[in-house]
Amino acid sequence: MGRGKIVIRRIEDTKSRQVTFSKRRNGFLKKTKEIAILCDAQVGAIIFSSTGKLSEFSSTSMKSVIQRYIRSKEDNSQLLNSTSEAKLWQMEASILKEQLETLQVTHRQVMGEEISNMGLEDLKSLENQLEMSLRCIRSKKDELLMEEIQDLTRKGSLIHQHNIDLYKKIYGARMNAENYIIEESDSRALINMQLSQPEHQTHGVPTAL
Amino acid sequence: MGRGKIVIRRIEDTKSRQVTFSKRRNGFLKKTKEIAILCDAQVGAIIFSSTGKLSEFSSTSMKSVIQRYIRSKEDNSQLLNSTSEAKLWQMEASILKEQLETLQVTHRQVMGEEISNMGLEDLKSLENQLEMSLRCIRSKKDELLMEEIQDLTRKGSLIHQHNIDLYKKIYGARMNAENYIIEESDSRALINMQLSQPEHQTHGVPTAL
DNA sequence: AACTATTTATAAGA
DNA sequence: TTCTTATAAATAGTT
Repeated sequence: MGRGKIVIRRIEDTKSRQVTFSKRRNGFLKKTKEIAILCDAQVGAIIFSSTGKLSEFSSTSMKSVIQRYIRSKEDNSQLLNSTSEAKLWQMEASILKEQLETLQVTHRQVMGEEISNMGLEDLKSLENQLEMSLRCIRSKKDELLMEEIQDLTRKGSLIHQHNIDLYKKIYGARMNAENYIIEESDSRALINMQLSQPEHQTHGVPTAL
Repeated sequence: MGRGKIVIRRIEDTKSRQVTFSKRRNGFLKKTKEIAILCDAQVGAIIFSSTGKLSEFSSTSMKSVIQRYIRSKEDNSQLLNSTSEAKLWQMEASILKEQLETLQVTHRQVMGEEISNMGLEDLKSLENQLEMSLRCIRSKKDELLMEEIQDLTRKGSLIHQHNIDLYKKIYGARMNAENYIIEESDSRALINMQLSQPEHQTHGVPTAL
C-alpha cells in the first residue's frame, strides 16, 4: 500500500512514526465513518498518538457507545458488592500487569531487542542461555527429523517387501537368482524416489538410508 | 477499492449491508491494530453491527482506553457506576491474564523448555529467531568489549607516557638512547599487566593490543 | 504537503 | 461464510 512493503512492528524512528501516524489516522477515521454510514453500525473509535494527542470518531455520541459497550459486557453474576468487587479485580489486574510488563522486557531482550542498556555480564549470561536453548531446540528438531526418517524407512521397507511379493507372484517358482537381483535394485530405486518427497534442512542427520 | 466505485451512503439492501459489514469490519480491525503497533498509539475501537453484534479492538485494555478518554475530557469521571467499574476491571484482568499466559508459554519455548509439543516448522522458525537474537546480542557484547579495549588502550598510553616523563625527570638530559629503549620496553610490560585484569570470553575480537 | 509506485482493501461475483 | 479477481483506495518512500 505504498512504495515498499512494510512489516507491522513499531516504527523506531520518532519522526517517521509521527508522520505515519498522521497519515494513517486520517485513513482510519475515514474507514470508521464509512463503515458506520454504509453498514448502519454504531461505532466509537478513540486513538491516542504516542505523543498523547487524542483523536476520536463516533457515529452516535461517544458516551452512548461506551455505555452500550459496558451494558453488553454485563453478565448476571452479582455476588459481591460491586465496589469491593471492583477493588479486588483492580488489585488482580495491577498484579498481572506488573508481571506482564516484566516478562515483556525479558522477552524483548531474549529476542535481541532492547539490549542497549544491558551490561556485559547480563549479555554474557543471556548469550549462554540462548545457546543452551538453541541446543535443546536443535536436539528436539533432530529427534523429530530422525523419527520422520525412521517412519519413511519403515514405509520404504514395506513397499520394498510388497514389490518382492509382486515379483514372486509374477515370476513364481520360475524366478531365478539373476532376475531377483536385477528386480530388487529396480524396486530400491522406486523406494528412494518415494522417500525423496519431504524436503528437509539437515543438521548433521544423514538423509541417506 | 473494488470492482466498482461506490458512494458512501447507507446500503439499503439488508443482505449486502451485512456482507459489506463483515468484510469491512475485518479491514477496520486490521487497520486499528496496525496503527496501534506501527505508531505506538493507544487505540480503542467499538463497533456494533446493525444487527447488534459487538466487535471491538483495543491496543491496551478497553477499560484503560475509555478511562484515559474520560480523563482527557477533563470533567465528570463519574460516567461509570461501580458495577461497570467492576466489570471493566474484571475484563482488564482477564485480558492481562491471557496475555501473560501466552507470553509465558512463548518464553518457556524460547528458553528451550516446553518444546515437546512443537512441530518441525515451529522449531525451525524458533531456531532462526534465536540465531538472530544471538547475533544481535553478540554484536552488542563485542561493541561493549571494543569500547572497553579502547578505554584501556587509552589509559595504557597515558601510563606509558607518564612513565616516559618520569624517566626523563630522573635521567634528564643525561638519558642516552640505550637506556631509553630498555626502560621503554619495561614500561610496556607494566601496561600489559594492567590490561590483562578483566577476563573476557572473546568472539572474534582481538584482545592483543 | 505533494507526488506516485506499490501494496492493500474490497465490490462484485461465484 | 469463503474464495477469487478486477479495481479503487491507502499509503511508504521520496521530493
